[in-house]
Amino acid sequence: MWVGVDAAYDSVHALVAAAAVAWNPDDRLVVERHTAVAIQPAAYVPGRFAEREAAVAVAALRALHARPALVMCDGHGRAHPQRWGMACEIASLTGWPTIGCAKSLLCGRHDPVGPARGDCAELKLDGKVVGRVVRTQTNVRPVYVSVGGFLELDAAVQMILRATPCFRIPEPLRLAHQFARLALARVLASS
DNA sequence: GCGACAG
DNA sequence: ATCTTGTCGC
Repeated sequence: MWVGVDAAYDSVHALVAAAAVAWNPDDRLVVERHTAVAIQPAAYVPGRFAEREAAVAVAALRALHARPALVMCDGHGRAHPQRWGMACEIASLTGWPTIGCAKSLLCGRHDPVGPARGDCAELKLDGKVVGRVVRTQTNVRPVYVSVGGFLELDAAVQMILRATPCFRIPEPLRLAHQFARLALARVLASS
C-alpha cells in the first residue's frame, strides 16, 4: 500500500489542511484516507518547505492503520541544497520509506529528457546524483523524483511509473491534493 | 555581487 | 500555494 500526502492552504484564516491517501497499486483503489488541520503554518521559504508542511503532513500520516510500503511527498527529498528536503524530514519523523515527487526543479542540473513516458535523466548536484527527472506521460512535462529515506532511487522511479497510469502526477498525490482541498473547504464552511 | 528559488 | 468553468484540441 502506497500513500500520497499533500496540503492545501488558506491565507485568510491562516489554516493548513493535510491529507494522506493510501492507494493499492495492484487494483488502483483507495484503501484509506485521513486529514489533519493546523493553524498559522510557517511562511513559505524556498529550501525550508518542510518547516511549513511536514508537521501537518505527518499528523495526517499517523492516522493510517497500516504501515505504508511507500510515502510519496509533494516536493523534493535529497534533491535539495542541503540534501534534506521535506521527504527526508518526513522519513526521519516516521521511519517510513519516502520519496519526493516535485513538479519543478529546486536545484541541480540534468540533461534533456526524452519525450516518451518512462524516459529519464539523472539529476545531479555538485557532481552527485541526487534524483531523477522522469517523464511520466509522453509529451508532458517531467517530474523530479528523489529519495526521502529508506529506499533506493531506482525503486522510487519504478513506483512513480506504476503510480502514473494516466496522469503526470502519481495517483496517490493527485488524490491527496484533492482531498486536502476538500478537507480545507469543509473546515472553512463549518466555522 | 546577482539571480534563482519545492509549495 | 492560490484566484477559477467551461471550453478548445490532440
